[in-house]
Amino acid sequence: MSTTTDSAQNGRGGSIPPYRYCASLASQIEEKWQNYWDQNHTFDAPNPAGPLADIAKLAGREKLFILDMFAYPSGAGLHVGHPLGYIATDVFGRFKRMMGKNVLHAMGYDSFGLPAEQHAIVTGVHPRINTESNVAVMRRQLRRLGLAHDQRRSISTTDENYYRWTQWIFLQIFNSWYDETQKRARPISELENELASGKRALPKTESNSESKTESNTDWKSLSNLARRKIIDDHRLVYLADAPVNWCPGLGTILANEEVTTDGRSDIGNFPVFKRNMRQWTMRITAYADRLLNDLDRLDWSESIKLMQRNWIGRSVGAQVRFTSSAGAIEVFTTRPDTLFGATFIVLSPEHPLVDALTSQAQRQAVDKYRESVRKLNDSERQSDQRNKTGVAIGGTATNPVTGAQIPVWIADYVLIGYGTGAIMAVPAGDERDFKFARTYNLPVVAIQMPPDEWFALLEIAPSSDCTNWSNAYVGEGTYINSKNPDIALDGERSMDDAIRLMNSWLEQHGHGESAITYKLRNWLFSRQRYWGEPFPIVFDEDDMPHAVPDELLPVKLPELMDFKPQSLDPNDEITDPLPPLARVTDWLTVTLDLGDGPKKYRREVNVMPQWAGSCWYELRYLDPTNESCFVDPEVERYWMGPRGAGDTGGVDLYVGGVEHAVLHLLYARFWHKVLFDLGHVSSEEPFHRLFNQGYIQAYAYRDARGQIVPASEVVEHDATFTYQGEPVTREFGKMGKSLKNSVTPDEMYDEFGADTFRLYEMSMSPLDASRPWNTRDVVGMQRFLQRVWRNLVDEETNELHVTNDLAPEHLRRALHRCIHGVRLDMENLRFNTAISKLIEFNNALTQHVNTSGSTPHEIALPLVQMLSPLCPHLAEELWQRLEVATPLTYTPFPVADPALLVSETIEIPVQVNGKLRARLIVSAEISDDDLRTLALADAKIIQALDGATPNKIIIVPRRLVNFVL
RNA sequence: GCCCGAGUGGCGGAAUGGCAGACGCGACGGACUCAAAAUCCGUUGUCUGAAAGGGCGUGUGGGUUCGACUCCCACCUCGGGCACCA
Repeated sequence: MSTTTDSAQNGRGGSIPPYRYCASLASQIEEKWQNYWDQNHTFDAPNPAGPLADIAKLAGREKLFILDMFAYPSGAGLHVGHPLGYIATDVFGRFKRMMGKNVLHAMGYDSFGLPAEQHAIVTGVHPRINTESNVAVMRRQLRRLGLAHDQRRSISTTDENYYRWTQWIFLQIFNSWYDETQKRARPISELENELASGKRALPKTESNSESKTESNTDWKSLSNLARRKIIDDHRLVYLADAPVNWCPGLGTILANEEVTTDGRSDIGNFPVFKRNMRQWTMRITAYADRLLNDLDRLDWSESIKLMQRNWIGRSVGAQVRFTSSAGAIEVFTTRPDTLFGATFIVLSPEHPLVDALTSQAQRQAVDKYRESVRKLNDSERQSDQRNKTGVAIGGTATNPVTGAQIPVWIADYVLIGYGTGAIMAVPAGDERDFKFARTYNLPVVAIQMPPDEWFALLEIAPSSDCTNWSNAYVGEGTYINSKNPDIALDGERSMDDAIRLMNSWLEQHGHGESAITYKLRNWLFSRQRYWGEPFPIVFDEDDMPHAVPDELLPVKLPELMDFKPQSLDPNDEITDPLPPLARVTDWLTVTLDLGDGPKKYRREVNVMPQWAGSCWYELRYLDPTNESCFVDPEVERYWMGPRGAGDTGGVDLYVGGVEHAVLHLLYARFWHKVLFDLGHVSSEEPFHRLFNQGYIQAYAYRDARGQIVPASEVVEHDATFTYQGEPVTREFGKMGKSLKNSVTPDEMYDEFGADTFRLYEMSMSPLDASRPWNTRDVVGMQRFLQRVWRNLVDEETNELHVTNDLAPEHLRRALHRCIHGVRLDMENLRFNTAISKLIEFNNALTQHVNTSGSTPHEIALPLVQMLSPLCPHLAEELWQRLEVATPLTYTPFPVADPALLVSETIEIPVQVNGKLRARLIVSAEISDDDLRTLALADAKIIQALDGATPNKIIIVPRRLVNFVL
């Protein structure tokens, strides 16, 4: 690639000093040190046990595990936005090595999954070939960046040695159940023992409820198949017939988290339909409370915690039973205190009791309504612009507190997937119910008297008769119309109190009980695709699933020439999915001996979702070559174990984008907790500290027709922009192919070198802020490094001009102020301000070099050390030239001399009425009295006071004086 | 609609109760050069003034304080998340 920098050098060789720090010299230096680091295994981190153990090297050092979010090896390679977080963790890791820490930092590749597979389909190249070459491209780009990774620990999720353990963890989950009393996962064999011994009563499940005498049924009398069904119903991963998100455009089902709010696929933006299918499902809801509560123990930003809390969506309330001719209708409500105001019931149109409760007269209307609802997709149905619709089904139910017969309706605003799929409608206390009641003229009974201000605001006369109300009243209020012979809520009482009273009444009378509901659904875990981990599951002649024995893992993904999913119309919601693996006839069946002699089994043909591999990769970094277990327990305890009582343990710093707030971060926490419960890891959480980096955005340009033009060819002149001479308009967006505004790291390496590129990315803004990329600005960091180079190396002769002369006092003080500030900034990930302090100091040094012709050794050494986390190649090169024996990577970071941080004189601002009027240079030890005297004697202050006597004099010792008139 | 986060020069940003605009880009002026590039030196919030100086200034309006970019209240704008969740 030809660049302006290069051509300038080539064309006018004589005018540029031969040893100036330019892109080509930077590249030479960078490649030299990258090779050196590789050959010397500079960044290998020793383990306390297992294959990577090196106990001597651990000696005395505290551990630090830093982690970047996995990258998808996409075909386009990296653009400059991708490495932002990687550079930040690298700078932090290098800094911490110099602070004496044993730092583990590695990078792997999330090479299974939909993005890689979609890309393979587009290019027509087999995903294995495709992902392998993509990984190779990424490895090269990242290596050129000079990241201090332990190369031995790099893994890909598609490695057989890796997904063997992904399958093994799946089987751990398969072979577990959640014990609600102990609040943890336990091996399924323990459940079997407890059921067999009678220690645990048989659950009331559908599989054994047909025998009405359930209390008399015991384990021994059940058939093998019936036992198996009970057991399978308890597994943490199980097969279930459930409404799933079917995406014909991708030929697969998707998890709730992979579907956007407008009912389309996160990947590919295809329509998604709800339909029932039998699918592998992970019981993540069993962990809802722990996933929620343990957020409080994590060092994450509040906004991410909030997003997880909202996603889990815990609601506290009561489950209430309304009797009806078709049996009890279970209802979930957060406001049991409003039960007296429940004037009708609304079922979801899909509710199982609808048929039984529909009267002959309403049959036709009900069928018609259900049909119209079925045709709507989720986004249409959930649009709150629509008026509430519904239809009475003819049946009634009994309100347990009033004894009244209330009508039952169906309406699409009640969702089958939340709570019980049925609500008690309290129109006086709920806005949605109110609108529905008004639309269909259903009775509205007040159960709380709203305050007068409420009526005033709505401009209606205060009245407990709801006829004139224009809204529901939601909030605290005096209870009215809320008593029967057994229970009375009427009068002044708090909502909490009323809920408590009602809940205990419901429990006493068998009408219900307090209950908790979650928005979080169980995790749909199978994908009807090719490029994923095969399930280590086979089915017997009864269609019962069995685990493939551990010693037969991995179940390898068969090679397949035609890896494409069944091609379907994106709007075809009818056809059943046929996974590609179902076409591999010789792989489909297998003869195994699972304990009762060799038998033929049928393999599971779905594959795992993209998220499986990233649910535990941080654990494999710890012990990547271990053949006997997924991670040695001692190794896990060393790197991730809790640091004290109450600590969750986990990765010390995890840096990545906010887009994984609910997907990856929730799934990975769930798997980690299962592994913790089963005793495989000592940490309760995978990621103790999470830091969300910002994004790099970029300008994009459109011509007069509205077409995007290549941003790299747009010319700026006096704030106007032209492309091939034609004016274009500028906009702002994500860097990428569609906006033709990508800039690649390779361009930066060629034009400036990796060190300049690293420095620019770190200097742009604080790490958590999104920032616009501007190639034009990069030169500032190159100039900085050129000045550093020139301060130490003669550009004409390549000789070091560092001497043993003592540094002048002011320069030494500036150095120590810089050290002090940079240490603090690095510690707090404030690399942008650390860089500005280094530039400031180097500018001071430049002044000194300009007059004296050389840099004092006592300045050169710490300057190079401070630079080394940020621009390690340049620092290594200068360090070598300074002939220091200790390796730079492990040389302690400079420490500021406190004596040099306090100066003998200080500048004090003097204000009159809070406005700055003068500055005084005074002794640092000045007393308040002397300060006041000096300030009052200052000519500018005398002028500003204009003869007036201050009413008050504020003196902040050694900081400021303020005269108040 | 609800919940978060953010608004500072031409641009990216710094300052978290005490000198607003550090540092970088750009722009302008100068040195070097036949010239240009690169590099180096200087100026650069805005209005006013010949200058010294002065007025104004951190989205808007109010408040607390001797003193507010910083804390409190209300509003506006932008970005993000959730969205009939019972």
